[in-house]
Amino acid sequence: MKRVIPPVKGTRDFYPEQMALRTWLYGMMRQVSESFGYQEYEAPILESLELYAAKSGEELVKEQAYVFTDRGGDAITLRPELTPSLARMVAQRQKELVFPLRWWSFGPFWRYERPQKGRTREFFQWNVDMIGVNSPEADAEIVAVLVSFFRQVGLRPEQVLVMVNNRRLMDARFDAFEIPPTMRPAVSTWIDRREKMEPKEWLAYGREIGLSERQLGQIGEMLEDRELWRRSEELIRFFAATQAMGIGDYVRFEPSIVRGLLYYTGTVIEAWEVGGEIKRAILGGGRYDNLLADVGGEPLPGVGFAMGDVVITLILEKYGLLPQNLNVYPARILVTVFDQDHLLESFKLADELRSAGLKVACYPEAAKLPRQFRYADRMGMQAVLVLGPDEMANGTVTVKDLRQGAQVQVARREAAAFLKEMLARRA
RNA sequence: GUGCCCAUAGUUCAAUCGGCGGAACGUCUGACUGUGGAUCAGAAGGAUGUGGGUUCGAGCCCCACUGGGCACCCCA
Repeated sequence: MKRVIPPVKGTRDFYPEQMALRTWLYGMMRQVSESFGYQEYEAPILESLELYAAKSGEELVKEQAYVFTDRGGDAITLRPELTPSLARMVAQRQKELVFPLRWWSFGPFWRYERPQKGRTREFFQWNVDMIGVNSPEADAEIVAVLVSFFRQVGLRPEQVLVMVNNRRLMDARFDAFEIPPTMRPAVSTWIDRREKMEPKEWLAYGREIGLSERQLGQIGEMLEDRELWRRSEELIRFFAATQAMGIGDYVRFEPSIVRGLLYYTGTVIEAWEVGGEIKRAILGGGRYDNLLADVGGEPLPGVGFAMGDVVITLILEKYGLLPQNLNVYPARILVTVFDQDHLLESFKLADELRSAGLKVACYPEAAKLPRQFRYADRMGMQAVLVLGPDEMANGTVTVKDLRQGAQVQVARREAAAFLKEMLARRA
């Protein structure tokens, strides 16, 4: 065979089977989002580099974003995340939008990375955000939306958990430990690294970034403190709200959650698989109270999260929660073409059935009947219709039920009703 | 961007020490001239990812590239 041009590295082809799965996921997200009153929106795939330059984090913009110069000489980015676009869209219509604003979206994103398990270069992401309120209860609602999704797809708290921390709480502790603001990004990275390193190594790394022995001890102790959240008024209210909303069993305080994005200001969240087999965050999010002002709007607080399709699919697969019988073949009925002389009459019959509201495929040429029946079988059809000389002579069509193997002749004008009843019986 | 592993028919995989590339499934044809699946018979299908090197001889050994997998980095 000649060489087929391969797909771009890190992209995935969605054949009908995969597309059905993506559509299913999308449907779950829509159902959950709308149940909380969120409105769907979409932003452009292309954004100016400037939009991300300020706040998305060095690594994300400088090393992972797809950036190119367009024919007009502008620096354009394939969006690596949605939140800056959302901030821009809200800032543009800030005076006329109704707040608090609840919006959700599902679409493609790009990051230039080495593809591996749970990570591709092109991926789809579900974004849910509430803008215009800065209460901890709003943070809790955002978490309730994603927990509602977990429940909807059948994930239990023994399988996935939402880890919660708060940047202001951490800043207060860093103040108390006399860690200067300039050191904090490095300290955050260091904290994030703890689970992955040997304790000795980790401490050595801490000294390397300039922490004193006293500070090392204080931070180590802080990370063990499961009650630390009681020092944060915001987290006290947050956890009270999650209890009230009945999602407490999915939510844990976790002081080592820091998140890489620079624009988070308060509560931050990440969801992880409990078994620890899939070592990748299922989703991430948090409160960003300065982002609107940063893209040129009036100050307005926001909170939200993003979940990628790749990791959640791995999780669902691991726990056997992917749907099994997705509808890959829409039509359940095939109209065969008896021979060249009956071709147009078959097309006409198919049209009559569609007008009656049925999903019908017609074989597109005169071929041997066995071939047409085999086609119907492989396309998962339930009924095959034959319109030959006998049927034409007495105004009938022959309907064969592929599941049962039996066939009958019915009056052509009653065919649609007959088929509807047959399909309903099977459903 | 760094490291390790992998690449043979449409698919999943064989091929002994470096010695004429095979099987299963799938596909196509027929058994069946107005009927799918099951069964049986037959057929087609490959410059062994690309480019170089070693050798009398390379699917097999060496190098580079491309793609894939895994880990790091980072993150959805």
